[in-house]
Amino acid sequence: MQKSDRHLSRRERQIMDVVYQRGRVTAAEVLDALPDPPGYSAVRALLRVLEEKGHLRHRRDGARYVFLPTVPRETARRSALARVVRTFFGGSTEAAVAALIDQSSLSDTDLDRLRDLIDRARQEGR
Amino acid sequence: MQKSDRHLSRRERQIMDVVYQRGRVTAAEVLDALPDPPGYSAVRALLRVLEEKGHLRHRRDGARYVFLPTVPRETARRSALARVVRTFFGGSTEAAVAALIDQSSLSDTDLDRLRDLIDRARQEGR
DNA sequence: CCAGCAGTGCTAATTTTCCAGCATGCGGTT
DNA sequence: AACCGCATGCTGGAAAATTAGCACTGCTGG
Repeated sequence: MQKSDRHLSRRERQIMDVVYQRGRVTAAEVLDALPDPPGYSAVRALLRVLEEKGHLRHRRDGARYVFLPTVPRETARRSALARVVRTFFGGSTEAAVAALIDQSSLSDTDLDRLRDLIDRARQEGR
Repeated sequence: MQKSDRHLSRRERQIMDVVYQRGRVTAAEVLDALPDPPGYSAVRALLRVLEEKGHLRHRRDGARYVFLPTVPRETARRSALARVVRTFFGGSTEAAVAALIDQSSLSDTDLDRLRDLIDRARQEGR
């Protein structure tokens, strides 16, 4: 699974990013979400390839296709986070969390919620 | 800058991952850290390309080169996190932190430290 | 000093990626 | 039912990526 991730080409990765950002996409949506957008046919070709490789599946919606990821967003999230933690934080989740909190401007209520979350994690942990 | 990130090819990305994981690398190190490793010359060629594109620079160390990222780890971290948050968490840092805490087994002391961190963020925030 | 190993620069060719154009099919609207 | 618009499938080929091979240079130990 993650092996095929590594195998994604530049465009394929860009497209998968769009897919996970939106949840589901049509060819047209991908087209205008793409940086340095190619032609319409190019996008469709890529989508087909991604489907062949097993990263996407599609449903019919009227005349057009709507593409969905085969790997659920939830799972992809985990891998993505794990990868970042491993690559940039030497595997330390704590450091990653710290960086996240540090670099983002969270409101007090957000911070409160996080605190609750941590408290709950402590509870469950023991 | 982040635009050139998007332009990284598959191998180039793999190599940059290794670079950021290790901090600094030699061609040999990259070679055995790489999945589906190519030949030695291929690695050196890629390293040279990455240097031309401005992602790496090198120092001489005895007979061999040691490659370093031009963009400091710290900065790359931020972009990487920001990208994940945007792509998989709809831009919600809070959700990302929650997922991180949730999916990793942090010790009580780790959680305590995070709590402190949050408290400090609150202080500074106001 | 000089042989041998290790590392580098470069080139050329294979492989993969990437894309546009054309032919076709579905759907709804009159 | 016939037309029009939009979406798809596919094919051919340009462009980029990826790789191996070869020639050269710098260290290092005997």
